[in-house]
Amino acid sequence: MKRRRPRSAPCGPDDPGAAEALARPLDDPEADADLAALAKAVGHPIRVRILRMLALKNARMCCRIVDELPLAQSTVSEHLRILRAAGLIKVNEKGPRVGYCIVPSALKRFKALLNGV
Amino acid sequence: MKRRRPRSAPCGPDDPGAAEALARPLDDPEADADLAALAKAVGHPIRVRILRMLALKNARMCCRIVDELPLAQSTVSEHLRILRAAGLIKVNEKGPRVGYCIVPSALKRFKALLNGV
DNA sequence: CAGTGGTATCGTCTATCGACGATAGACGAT
DNA sequence: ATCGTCTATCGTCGATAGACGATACCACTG
Repeated sequence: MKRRRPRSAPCGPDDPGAAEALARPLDDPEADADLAALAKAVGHPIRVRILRMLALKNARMCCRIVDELPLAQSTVSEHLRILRAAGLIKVNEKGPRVGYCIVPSALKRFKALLNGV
Repeated sequence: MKRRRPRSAPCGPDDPGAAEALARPLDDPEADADLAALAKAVGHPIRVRILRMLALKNARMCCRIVDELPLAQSTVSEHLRILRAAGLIKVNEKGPRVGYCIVPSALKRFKALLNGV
């Protein structure tokens, strides 16, 4: 029982229901859940690597991610989906094809939440 | 196939094989794995809450943790084991009974690794 | 020594993750 | 319209995580 987005929006700009947490206060009782969710999304070496790739190479990129990883395309797509659901990355709508880039505010909030511990 | 520590060391001071990563350089190729491991350990609301409890209440505490959480003692113990395995907390050997406290250096390394992304 | 309180581990169950191949959708090019 | 390329999703599998009760341990106390 995973993702249930209708087939008609394959490349939706942002996963709603994820990034709206990025503006919540840091000492909210839900801050624990937010921090845990962000940490969980980062809690896989491949996803850390993807984040680094996106952070290093001037943000946007596309399918080249798959080429640089020793994983099937569908697996990489799944990792991208998880990072996207956590609000840490988003699709770059302006690019020729689909391109991903870091969401700096999400990363910032992650760091802020972590610093609050 | 979980924990396989021999029954004879129930309260071992530190889980070896976890904290030795805390001194590695930040740009090591293994830094990804370290960051992912730390994030994974923090990637659960209960564990975030435990970390906060330990950070707030002047570090050391013991079984009171169980009293403040809506979970069975064995479950809390498991979460503590995970945090301990990640090197984020350690047992306070000096206390009358078992006491846990944050390992500030681990938290610092976590923050440093995250800032490196 | 028997009893007790605080912990860690075992064994088991369910839910979720991680990976893959197959396939569907979107879209530019032919 | 058909093809080829790029992605996202489906369906499935094995592995792992998360939770619990039961139980073993250990350090004391009586």
